[in-house]
Amino acid sequence: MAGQHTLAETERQVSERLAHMNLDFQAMAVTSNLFRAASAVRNHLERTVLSASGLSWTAFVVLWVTWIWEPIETRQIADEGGFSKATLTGVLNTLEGRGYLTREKSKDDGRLVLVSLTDSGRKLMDGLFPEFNKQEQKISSVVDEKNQTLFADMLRAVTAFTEAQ
Amino acid sequence: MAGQHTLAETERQVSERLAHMNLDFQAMAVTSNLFRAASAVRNHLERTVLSASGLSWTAFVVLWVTWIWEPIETRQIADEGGFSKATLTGVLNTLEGRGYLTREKSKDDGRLVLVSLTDSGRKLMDGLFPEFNKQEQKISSVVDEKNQTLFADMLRAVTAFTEAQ
DNA sequence: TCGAGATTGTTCGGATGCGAATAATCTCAG
DNA sequence: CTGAGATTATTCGCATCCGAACAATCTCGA
Repeated sequence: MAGQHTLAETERQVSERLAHMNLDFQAMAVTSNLFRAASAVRNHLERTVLSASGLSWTAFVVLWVTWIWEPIETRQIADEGGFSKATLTGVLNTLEGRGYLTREKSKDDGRLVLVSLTDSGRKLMDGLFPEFNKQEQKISSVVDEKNQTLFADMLRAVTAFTEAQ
Repeated sequence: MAGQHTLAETERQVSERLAHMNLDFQAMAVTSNLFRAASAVRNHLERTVLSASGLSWTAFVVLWVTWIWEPIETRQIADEGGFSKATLTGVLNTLEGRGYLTREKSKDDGRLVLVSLTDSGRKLMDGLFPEFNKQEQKISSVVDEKNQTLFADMLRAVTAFTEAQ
């Protein structure tokens, strides 16, 4: 709920406070709203969908990526999820401890570890993801149907460019 | 950087794997690309701009919000930054310990704490933010100049709607 | 005036989160 | 065949992160 200041008020204060600095305010609005949006959506989904299952955002991402690609190498989970291998190790410990997934050494390459969902983990995602998607749909609906593709395309472009840097 | 799978490959695998579930894939693309973009941009800015000063993303956000609004109440910092009060307390301890800001009890309301930058903190932001904004500009430039406003508007709409839920 | 209820920042416990160091494993030129 | 270099998951230390419980402070109706 953006506290006492609306988004517009904040941006006005910013341009007033930094008027002398010759900055690109357009670019500033793009990135800062990108983070506000991501953070707001994440918090909302955590509260409305994930908290009931005791899942953190990252834990859910790990389960989701595994659900889509299993069996999957851990390095790829970290890659798809956008966090470090070190972080992943901890989250995998948590999720393995709760019985949602299993780790297994690769036969082809002894350095790799393959992750798969357990029946319990698969059942969890089968029940959870439709709920999750309903919220995604609600949120996306604030953008015109015909603009949603453009919206996703712009986000994809930002990702691709930034990761290539 | 997106690992072995391109964004397109990932989305194809997703729709194949979940084809039977009657989901809104358009909405899924919007939110998942929102997080990918935010995560990619954040990681990039941390590496290219923030790491040299030993600042975490959150620490930078705290300094930035304080820079714009000082003196500012802690609850507002947490609100603008999108994290909890508990998190903020820890980050404020870190930044206060490094001499970038100060805490001061409000005279009007004994429950409140007001945060201001020190000269050192202000100097840090004066030097850091133009650098930060240059990167923002680079990243935003992947979207057509004329579409940037629309882009920011859509992100704002997502934020406003989600926080109102 | 006063006290029940609301609000605020901190503390606490536990789960992320990361960079750097490490051990295990693989690759491939010589 | 072999060993130097590359790659991988884990470990380590430390800094976020959060929800819940807490103490201090404020509000406002009776």
